[in-house]
Amino acid sequence: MAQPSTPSTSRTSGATNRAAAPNPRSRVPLRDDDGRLVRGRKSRARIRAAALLLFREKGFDGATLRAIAAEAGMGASSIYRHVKSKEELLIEELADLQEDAWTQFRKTDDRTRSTRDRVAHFIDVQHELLTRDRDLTLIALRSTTRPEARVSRRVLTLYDRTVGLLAEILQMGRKNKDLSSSANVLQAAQALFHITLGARIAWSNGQVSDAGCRESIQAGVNLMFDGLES
Amino acid sequence: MAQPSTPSTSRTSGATNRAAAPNPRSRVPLRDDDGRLVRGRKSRARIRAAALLLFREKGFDGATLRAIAAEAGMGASSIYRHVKSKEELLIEELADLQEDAWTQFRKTDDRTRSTRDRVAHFIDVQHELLTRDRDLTLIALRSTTRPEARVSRRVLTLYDRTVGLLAEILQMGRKNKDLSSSANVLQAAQALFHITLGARIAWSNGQVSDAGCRESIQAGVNLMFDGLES
DNA sequence: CTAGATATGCGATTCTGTTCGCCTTCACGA
DNA sequence: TCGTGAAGGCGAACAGAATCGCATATCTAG
Repeated sequence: MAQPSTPSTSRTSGATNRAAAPNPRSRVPLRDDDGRLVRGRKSRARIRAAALLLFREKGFDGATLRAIAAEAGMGASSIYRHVKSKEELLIEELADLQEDAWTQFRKTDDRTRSTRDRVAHFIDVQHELLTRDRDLTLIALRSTTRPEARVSRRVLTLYDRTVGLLAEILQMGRKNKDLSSSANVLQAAQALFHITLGARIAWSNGQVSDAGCRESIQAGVNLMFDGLES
Repeated sequence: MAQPSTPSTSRTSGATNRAAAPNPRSRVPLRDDDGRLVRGRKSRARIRAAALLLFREKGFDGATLRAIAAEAGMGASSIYRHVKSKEELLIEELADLQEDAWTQFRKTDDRTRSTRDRVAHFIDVQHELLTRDRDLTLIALRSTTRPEARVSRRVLTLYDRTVGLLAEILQMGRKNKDLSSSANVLQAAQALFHITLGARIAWSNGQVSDAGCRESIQAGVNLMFDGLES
């Protein structure tokens, strides 16, 4: 399930047209953007910048909401006019990074290479970006463990899209007879994704080094292609 | 910092002999158990029972520490004499369940069967127990995302042991020429574990049904053995 | 028995994310 | 020009986990 149709309308879109759903509050906007939202957008940008700064400086849990608010030049409660929870602040960064990763993959992808190489490359690009900040992996994960669902849904959607892209690559490989025709590409994509996710969990906890994480992922990919029995 | 020498000596030990490190506080016990700890153990048992009850009744987040304390017949702050955090209460359950799963696997394991079957069986037993309670998976996961490390370490240790047991099975299979001799059993075990973990994350979030989760895991295991290319 | 050490317990307090009620600003339509 | 309604902001307040300081109970050593 989970229709991946809506590609999250990435916040990075130019501020031109009357956005379909420009406000983050649950209230349904009864009117289109009449210009007042400019101020709001500025605040939102300030909040995001402040959050990013403090997250990097003190980590997610170390960065108090009150501190973030102070840095952004407003009261703590005001933040909730723009964001539904503290975690959402980090999730926005995650979403952007993911978007970047996908874009960069598309730019550097070489379809003439083997499916295995393409998959490895895809995972590599993603890994590169997502492991820039330890907290990112950690909080993304943590947010999937919240019952509130509103934030976790967002992360899970990102996961879904990643799996989808992986599946696309695999599907192409199957067409090219690069893979066994009996392979279920979606399940394989999920497995691959879970392998990378698990490795990153270990990494973000300091269980393994960056190199170890990468190696673990590569080994997993290779195992996935070769199989344990062959 | 923090002498990790005391390996927590699993609470499940019979109350007979003077335990080496029977108390969970960070203070190093200067004296052996002189009997006073019996009262303490009783309190601890009451707390655990209360926690278990309320977790099942209201879920992890729904069960207030004060409520747990009340149920256990003490003040909220007193709980911290026995436990370092609320999460630890759930982790104890997880540890016990894991222990159960491993024991049960050992009892029902049949070494004459194929490695693939044994692995599937191992994962199945574990899955059966761990998916009894949604919160368990969720909170175990969440606790690995805490910077405090003291709780997360515990969960990660459980994970490590699971991987270790899987690796043992695989190692045996490799000896029996059941698996390719070039296979790195530890990496394979990790990959397998991550696949199950990822599937359970999806399940605990309601992304997939119980059946879907199980199917996803089985597919992952089979893929792992067969390989995508063969 | 006394002194000391240790384990257990409690109420008050702190810290933090989040909510609430109220106010200001501002675009729009009559 | 005024009323309306929404966006944005604020300080107070709330809830829940965790901490602190102090009190009590239980044992050992002398």
